[in-house]
Formats: sequence, C-alpha cells, structure tokens
Amino acid sequence: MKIDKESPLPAYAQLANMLRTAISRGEYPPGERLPAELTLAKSHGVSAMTARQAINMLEEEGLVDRKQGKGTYIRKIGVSSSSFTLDPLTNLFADKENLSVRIIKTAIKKTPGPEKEALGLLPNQPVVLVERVIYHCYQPVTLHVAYTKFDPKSPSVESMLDTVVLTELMFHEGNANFKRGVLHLIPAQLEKREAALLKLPENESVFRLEHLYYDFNNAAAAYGWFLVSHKKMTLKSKIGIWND
Amino acid sequence: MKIDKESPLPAYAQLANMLRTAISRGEYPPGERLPAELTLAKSHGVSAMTARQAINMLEEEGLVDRKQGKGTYIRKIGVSSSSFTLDPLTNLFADKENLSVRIIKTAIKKTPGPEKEALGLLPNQPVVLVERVIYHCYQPVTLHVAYTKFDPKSPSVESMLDTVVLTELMFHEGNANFKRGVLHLIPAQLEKREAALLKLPENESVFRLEHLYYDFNNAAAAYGWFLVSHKKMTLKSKIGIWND
DNA sequence: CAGTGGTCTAGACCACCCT
DNA sequence: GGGTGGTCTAGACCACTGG
Repeated sequence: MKIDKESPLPAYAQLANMLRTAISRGEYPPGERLPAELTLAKSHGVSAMTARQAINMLEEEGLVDRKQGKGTYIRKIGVSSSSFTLDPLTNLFADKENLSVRIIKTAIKKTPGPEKEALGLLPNQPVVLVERVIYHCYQPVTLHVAYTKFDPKSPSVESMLDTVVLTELMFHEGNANFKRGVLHLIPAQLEKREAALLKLPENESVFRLEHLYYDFNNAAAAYGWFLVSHKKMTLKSKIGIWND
Repeated sequence: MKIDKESPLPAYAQLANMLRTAISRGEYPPGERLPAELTLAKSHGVSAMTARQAINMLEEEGLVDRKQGKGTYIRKIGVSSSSFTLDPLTNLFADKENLSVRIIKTAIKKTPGPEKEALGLLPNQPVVLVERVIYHCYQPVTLHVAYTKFDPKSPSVESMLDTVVLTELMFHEGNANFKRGVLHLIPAQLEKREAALLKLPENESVFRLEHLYYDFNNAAAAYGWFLVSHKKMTLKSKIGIWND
C-alpha cells in the first residue's frame, strides 16, 4: 500500500485511510501507540506536515488521542466521545419545497411567565408570542413556540414574527441576525393540545429543543422551543471505525 | 491589536481570537466575507499556513464557512450546526472515587426479544442479560440494561459481565475491546419499576441512550441502553460567539 | 484572467515526557 | 538526552470561482 501522488485524493487523506484500515484490522489495537509522525512521514515518503494532517483527520474522527511528548494513541471506545447533531431537523428545514407553516396563535403576552426571565424582562413587560406547526410533505413535524421582546421600534408585530423568529432561526435568511445562542435538549411528553396539533398520541415521548438567542447587543432576543417526535428527528451517533 | 510572538499563546490562536472579536463586534457581519488568508497573513505578519490554522479554528467552532475559489464567509446561526455531547455522563463515569454499582439482575435469557435481532441471533439463542444501577455519591444516576451473546468459550458469565459490558463500555479499561458502535438517543418515560430503582417519579421523562457495539470481527457484541434523567445529563449546545 | 482556498515541501525551533 | 507532538516559515503548485 503506497501513496499515489497522482491520485485526486490528497496524500494526507490516503495516509489517513491507510492508518484507519490498519487500526480497523487490529494492527494497532486500542490503547497502543501509533508510529511517530516523523516515522510515518519518512516511511510513506511524505513531509512531516502531511503526516500530521493525516493524523489530524483521525483525531477529529475521535479515533486517536495525541499526547505531547509521548505519542499518539488509539482510543478505546465507550459511551463517550460521541456527539449528536441536529442534522435531521436541519435537512428537513432545508427542503423548502415541501415545507409549510401554519400559525396556531399569536399574542402579546403581558402576564408573568418563565419566558420573561429567559429574556431578561420584568414579569409585567410585554412579549410577543407565536405558536406554529411546521409541516413537511403535509405531515406535521414540529410545534414551535417562540417569544420575543415586544419592541415598539419594530415596524409591526407581523414582520417581527416572520423576520426574526421564523426566518432567522430556521432558514438563515433575512437581515437581522443573532450573535449567539444556546440550545437545550430535553425529553418531554406531549400534552393533549400539543398531541392533537402534531397528530400524535397523548403522552407520546418527544424531544423538546429549547433555544435562547442573543442579538449583537448581547441581549436575549428570542426564547422558545420546538417539540419534535423522535421518529422525525433520529439522534444517532457512530463511534469507532465504520469506513471499511 | 498585534500578534505577540513572545506570548505563550500560539500566533494562530491569537489571530483567531482577534478575528473572533472582530466578528463579535459586527465588523464582519454574518454572510460577509473574511479577508483572504494571504491578506490576513501579510497584515498580521505571519505566514500563510499560520493564518490558515487560525481560520481552521473558527471553522471548527462553526463560525465560518470556507468556499474554495470564493472566500471564507461568516456563518449565520440558527437551529443547526449544533451538536450535543455526552460529556456530562462521561465526566460522571470518570469520577470513579464516588461511583458505585448495584447489580439488579443477571440472567441467561433464551426467549425471543428485540435484543436477539440487534445482536444478530436467532430468537431462541441464549443471551446474557445484566441490569444494574450506577450511583454517584450514593445517588442513583442511571439504570443500565445490557445484553451480550452467551459465548461458551468465555470463562464465566460473571467475568463477561464485568469485563465486557461494564468495564469496557463505561470505563475504558480491560483487554477486550470494541471496534465500533452506534448510539441512539431517544426520549422515554420511566415505568414503575424503573422509577423506583432510580428514585424518580413514575412517568418521569428521561433519556434512553441505546448502544450497539461491534467487536473486531464486526459481530454485534453488546446491546442495551441507559436510562438517565435529563437533570443528571444536561444536553446543552452553545452556538455562535461566546468568548468575549 | 486574477483571486481564492487546498495541498505540499523541507526545513526549523520549542515544549513536554521519560529514562 | 533523545523521542515525541506543537508551532512556524517561505516558498510552491493546484483546483475552483468569477468576471
């Protein structure tokens, strides 16, 4: 197995593949050390930086651990080093052709509630509330409840709802933008009303994805959550070697 | 703001910080293009590779998007590009001082069940079942149910339970090792018995973390799940710029 | 075509670890 | 001290994008 410098596949990727295969075959068992970067570079006829880049790939894949001054070690796998992405939801939102939205409720809410605290408001300050169901291929996918500050400078409530809360959060368009945000993933059960909107059984276990976004003034600007069935949003994480 | 070559902080990290701050101030708004790598390198007195490495950091943080031949663009944030890690659980398992385990049940199960399919067995082939509660500081954290093949070559059921299922999956020790695995995160509700074991209310919403691990022969070797309260395993994801 | 990111080299020096 | 990973340079050429 040699590195083909004519190949469209970069040298570092080829080397990474070779190492991955070797690990997968058990030639470098978990816990063992990989040859030094310089050794690998020389034995495969590439420069040190290139060998390093190959190992970078393996490191990003979670396959190896670097220890300065010691070496690069093959990681043992376990219930860790795994991460779950929201790609299923993202992909769904990206398929705009088959998306539709139904507004369930809009309101200016002046009574106290947990959203006031999240947005850094006093209990009696008004917030804009919008609830909507998002459909994909005419099937309900998620119920989105969102709160934003009621800002008199905004042209209208409607534009705020559309521009800030929906478009920005979900489709990466528009002018206003958020600087940062934090998401929480929580298991939950559907209440009767929610279940009806999503056409799911009452008490169904779902994900509740809470979001809190901040604007460029570092002020909390959008708080709310998505309720999604785990059947519409499978959270899967592969660890170890899968590319044989 | 200049790069201090005497600083213990690497030049690429300093440059990344400067760019991050500039983005955070709105000097490069979302959707806009960052200066070219060569431009940045020259204007900050570093080599192209170093500037590139700085931008690599921002890319890994999900702050920018590279487009070959076009440029590097500041990303707009939304309900995507975020990932949830199991660090809370991992950290807990790493604190061995305060951990204890109580075996609830062990058995050789010969009746059909979903675990047979997961492990690639016939409905009447025997599997080893072990259920245990893991405690941290004497508080129950998770109920772990795991199935493995009943392998007559193994020295004993007990060693298998201890070596393969528990130690390997959770604490990264021992000799046997898995090559790869897949995890599923699912919302669930506690049944009466489970709730009692975890000292939680019945019907509490929890995470069900399913695992299926494969050995180096590519055979499914360990199937099961952890039930964990979301209070013990907060899944949080920060997106955008947080390091001001 | 010029501008941009992507890959690659052949060195160099440093920080860390172990014996 | 010798081996290891971590950073850095000053070039080079390629692949892709857009006018």
